[in-house]
Amino acid sequence: MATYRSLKDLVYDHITAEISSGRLKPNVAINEAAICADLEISRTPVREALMQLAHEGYIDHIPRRGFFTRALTPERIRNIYAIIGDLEAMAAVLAMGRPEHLDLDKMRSLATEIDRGIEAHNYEAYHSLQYAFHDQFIQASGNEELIRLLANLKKFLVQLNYLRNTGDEVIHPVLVKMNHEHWQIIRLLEGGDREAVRAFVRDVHWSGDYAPFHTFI
Amino acid sequence: MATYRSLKDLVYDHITAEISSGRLKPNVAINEAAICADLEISRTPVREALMQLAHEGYIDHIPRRGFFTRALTPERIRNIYAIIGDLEAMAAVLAMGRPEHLDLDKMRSLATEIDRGIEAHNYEAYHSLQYAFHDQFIQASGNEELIRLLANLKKFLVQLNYLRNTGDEVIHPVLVKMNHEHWQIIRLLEGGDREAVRAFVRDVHWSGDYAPFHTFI
DNA sequence: CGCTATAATATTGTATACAGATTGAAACGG
DNA sequence: CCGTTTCAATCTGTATACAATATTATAGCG
Repeated sequence: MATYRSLKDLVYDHITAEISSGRLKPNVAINEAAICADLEISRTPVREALMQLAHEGYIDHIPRRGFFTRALTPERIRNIYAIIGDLEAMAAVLAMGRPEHLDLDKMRSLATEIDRGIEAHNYEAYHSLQYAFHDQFIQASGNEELIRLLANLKKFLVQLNYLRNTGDEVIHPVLVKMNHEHWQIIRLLEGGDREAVRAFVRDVHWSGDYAPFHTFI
Repeated sequence: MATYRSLKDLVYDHITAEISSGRLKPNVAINEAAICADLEISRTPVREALMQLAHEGYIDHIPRRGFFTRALTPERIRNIYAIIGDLEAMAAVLAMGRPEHLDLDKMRSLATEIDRGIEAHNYEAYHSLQYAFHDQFIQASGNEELIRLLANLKKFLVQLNYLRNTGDEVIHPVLVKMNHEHWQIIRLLEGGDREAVRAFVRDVHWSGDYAPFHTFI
């Protein structure tokens, strides 16, 4: 089965949760021994997870000094958004060149399902549906390296979900607007104008203006 | 000093060298114990390096099965080129919005130095000069995440250097053409047309047509 | 009282040890 | 002869041990 999880993976999730929940404050030393005691495991898998997190940019690693949490500042969030927007735009354009792999009907049904959830003010499934929507054209791009890269970049942001318990009156109109953009993406993909698709995905959908909400993706 | 290197780093270089030199064939299991014996160190740093390589995509990691070399197929090279081209184009556009950080004079002097090396058929410094040239506008972009990402992506390709001992009569005209493009990039940056810069960097300079040579970057 | 030097403590990087999983080969049955 | 089962050898994932380095606390001195 593919459901084997090593202790490293467990630690990985534990630490990202500690960081995104705010229990681990930014710019502070991470104590390996504390995590070991916490999870009742040895240092080996803890260090493996820390090194992976450091390599991904979640935390810093200073040789012979240890691991330190990093602040996910608004600037870094904007930076990552800009990169994701650029690469998703690229993926969308590539997907247009492989129409046999691009399932617009599937995208329409996903957008419809998202609409239903929004109308019912039920945002439970929003995250995974939105991810699936974007994944349609990302997978269709056929660029395996791009697919992997986008998945890694998005890991940074998803965590924020749990932080923002904004009121429904704020969230709802944002989600409505976003799914309108999803429909617009479908129309543009149908239209066949590559630069229009690129510009819209990059500069509109991932504009970053509502980055704090976009973290739902 | 910043010149501390852990054993992990040593192993990292050792394995990438083994792969790029062809001593480690593609799609074959990597024997941890062999590397330990080879370098006369323990498994801990070896595994650290292997996990980092796996995370970067150089090699595969199958839980409880081990690490396996991957083929850097022409398709993967093209994929990575397309991504680098897209992101460098983005960096160049961002740099145009921060003229105070973009040192065109430095870029001109680097391009001049590259020209000199090409004229003398001396390609020793070509790699680092070219890297420095691109790094001018990448750094000027101000997007730290983008800077890190591009550095990681380029690590994939630089290794190929040592593989290709193509004859001078093939290499020389390619390098000439490439540095012409560098000058063109400078002119376009001066011109101020962002979309022209983006399209040129992405679709011309990183077209991938001469990807096998572009690995000099 | 503040600063430097030195000793005690904590932490990192690496080595070694061990249990469980995987692989491969021999033994067995159809 | 081919497929299955069993068992030994190998390898991975994790735990523990230890030496080198960094940090903190203490003592000495101006």
